[in-house]
Amino acid sequence: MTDRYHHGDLPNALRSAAVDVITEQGLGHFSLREVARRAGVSHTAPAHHFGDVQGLLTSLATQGFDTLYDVTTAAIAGETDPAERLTVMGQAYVSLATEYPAHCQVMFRTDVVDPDDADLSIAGMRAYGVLHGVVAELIASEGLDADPDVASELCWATVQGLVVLGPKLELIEARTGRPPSTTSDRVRRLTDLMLDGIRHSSASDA
Amino acid sequence: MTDRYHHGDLPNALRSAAVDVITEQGLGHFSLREVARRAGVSHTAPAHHFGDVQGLLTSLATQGFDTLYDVTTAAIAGETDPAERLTVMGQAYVSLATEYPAHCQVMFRTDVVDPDDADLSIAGMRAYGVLHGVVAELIASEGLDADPDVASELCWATVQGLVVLGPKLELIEARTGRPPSTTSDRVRRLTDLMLDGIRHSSASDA
DNA sequence: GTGACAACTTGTCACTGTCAAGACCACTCG
DNA sequence: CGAGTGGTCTTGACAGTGACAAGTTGTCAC
Repeated sequence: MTDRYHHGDLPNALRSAAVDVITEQGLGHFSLREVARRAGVSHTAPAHHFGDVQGLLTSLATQGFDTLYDVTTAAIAGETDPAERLTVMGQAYVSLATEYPAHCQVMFRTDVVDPDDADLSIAGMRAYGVLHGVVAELIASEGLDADPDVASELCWATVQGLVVLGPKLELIEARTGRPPSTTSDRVRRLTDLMLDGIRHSSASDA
Repeated sequence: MTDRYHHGDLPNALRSAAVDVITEQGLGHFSLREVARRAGVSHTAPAHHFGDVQGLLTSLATQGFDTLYDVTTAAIAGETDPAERLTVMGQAYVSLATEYPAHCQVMFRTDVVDPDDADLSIAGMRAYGVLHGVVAELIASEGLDADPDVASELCWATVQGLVVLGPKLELIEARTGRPPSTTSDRVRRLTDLMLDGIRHSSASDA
């Protein structure tokens, strides 16, 4: 690879190197030159494929949403009970924080990612579609009154909040002398409470 | 001010300039030299007060949690109904995203902020204490079975998720042809659904 | 073989954060 | 009042950064 002029698969090598750099050093210490070094090319080679830093990070964010789609789709494929599908989908969502920390750091960062990128928008909507589908199916299968859009927003906000707050909640747990939770248990407890709300929704479908 | 050697209130001038820079350009384009320029001092002057970039951003994050404590405390001070206190507290929390965008961008960024900073930890726990207090009071006043810790986690995750997802939810709303929501209405809908869950919790206090 | 284009390198520049040394200022104490 | 001390700031320097422009290499179609 180092004795050929053309890399052969540079876009993917750069994305992979970017994931490693962000995972190890955090997004705040990201460096395009370090990524290029790890991919074994000159520091301006990424410009051809991604334009600038924003282009590369936007590509990573898109990959993040695609991954989210994949893991949530896979999680619910093994379940038939609608309530359990909601829980395993939530667990898959929150598992991104530990399994794909680099993508997680990038996905909602409108300060470094182009929010108007077409591929990114499509990937985001698609991922949201899984969540909305699971929620809507639950409501339909149990003949519930809750608004699927509102319930989906609650679910999404909750799991996304858990992605951000994970370490903080563990700290609070330790500080207040409670037994440590696994992420899965925490997600299950919260989706159970959400399910309670959705099943007993007092709102009309106005 | 520019004709005296000593600035007189440099730490606050730097924090204020940092807020402006982050608000205008996003955290991803933060520059310590730009902050120093705006404060009218040399580019290394901030080092004496904050050490390095991490120190300044950590100070901002701490300020963010203190502000969160202030706005949530103020919001609930005008309410006596426990359920309404939860909603207005949620609205106050989410309003940080528009009223204090710079602080919001910094508060949970463990890649650029020192998560072990003592002042930051204290401020974070204190802000969480407001939320937990409101939830616990609600549960006690209505004689509910829900676990206050679990319910607090749900509330916190939800409002924090809304802070991150705000623009995305507006986009989805527009894409699916639904009428636009104000943030306050959205928060109210979600806290209503959470309240439904808390009031009908199927979990025991194990 | 030639021309066009994609993919990459090299050279350069302004800007960045940090380090170290120096300068300025305010206060205390003899 | 003057010296000493310590806090506060400036200056100078350096390695590293992203982006721009020009140049080089390689592949493919004709």
